[in-house]
Amino acid sequence: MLRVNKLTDYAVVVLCDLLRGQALRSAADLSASSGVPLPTVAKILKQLTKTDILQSVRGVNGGYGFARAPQNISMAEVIEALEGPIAVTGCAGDSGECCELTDQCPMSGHWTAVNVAVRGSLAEVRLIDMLPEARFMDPDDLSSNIAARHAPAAQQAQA
Amino acid sequence: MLRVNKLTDYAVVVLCDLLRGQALRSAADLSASSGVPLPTVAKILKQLTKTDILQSVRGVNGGYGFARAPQNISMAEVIEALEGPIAVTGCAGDSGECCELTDQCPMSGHWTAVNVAVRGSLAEVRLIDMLPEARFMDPDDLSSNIAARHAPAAQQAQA
DNA sequence: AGATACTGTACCGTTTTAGTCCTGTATATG
DNA sequence: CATATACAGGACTAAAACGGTACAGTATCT
Repeated sequence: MLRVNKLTDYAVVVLCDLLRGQALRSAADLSASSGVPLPTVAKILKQLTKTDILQSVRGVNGGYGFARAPQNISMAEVIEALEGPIAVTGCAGDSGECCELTDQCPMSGHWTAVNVAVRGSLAEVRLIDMLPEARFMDPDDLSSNIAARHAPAAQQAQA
Repeated sequence: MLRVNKLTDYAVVVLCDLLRGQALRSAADLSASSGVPLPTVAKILKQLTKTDILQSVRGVNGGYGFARAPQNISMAEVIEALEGPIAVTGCAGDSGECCELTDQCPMSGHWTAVNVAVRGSLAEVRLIDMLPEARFMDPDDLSSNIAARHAPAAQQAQA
């Protein structure tokens, strides 16, 4: 096990879908093309917008898009956006909450080594590594984040 | 999140306790000295015995001990013993079970990169790294697994 | 003004997890 | 040989986390 939430799993599916299409996609659109239920997609997108992975545009013709170049987004960021700080055990976590054995617990904080190791390895896996086709796509296409699309000077091939 | 079971957490506490004391300790003994409830300790020890991390000796004066030199036991092994194969998501896991979106799911098997990365980092963290004192302990003491203790020629200082 | 689409919160059913108990088996000791 | 000790294995129950849904609100374009 040591597994991520189902929500995180779906998030990667949705993000890869977003990676593939237009720069700005509505939640309903992403739900239809990814097969993930709309309420779930909405939940995921909202969560990802709180961090600097996605940006949202409200109103008619609004939607979600990458807040920055997707090549620079790591799996560690995605997982942390959905599940909070990567802490393998509560003891070593952010919150001071420790198990009830604090007195005798000889390893308070020693899970840190594990956390650092895991987080480090996740930081090296990029989001686009999850999408096989992306490796062969035009770099210009991949960098289609909101900023690039909305910039006046940007050449908008498919927008 | 991305957290391990509480059971795995306790397992490390118990294992470190075992690392510190006699080569052969009963479940009740380990429960008393670690503070973890006996039924839980028993569950953990039984699980760890199924792999080649611990060995058990039945009957009076029986108990549990390391099946091999604890220096060579990695956190990846401990976690896998308690939680099964390290698979961050079901899709990439061992069992063929995939999500319901198999048709459209473009990333069947691409979590593998994540799994490999995480497992690799966990394999490099050793169990004794979790126990600060262990680094300063006599290597002979640390290698006190059952085989060494029960070997006729072995000098048994504290057994 | 109205339609579209994101925002935030609160709720409930399901699933997973933690913890406990019971019966069985093996071994050392008196 | 009988008994006490200690592990083996499985089943069961209560609690917590998670996934999914719904609803009321806000912003923006046409």
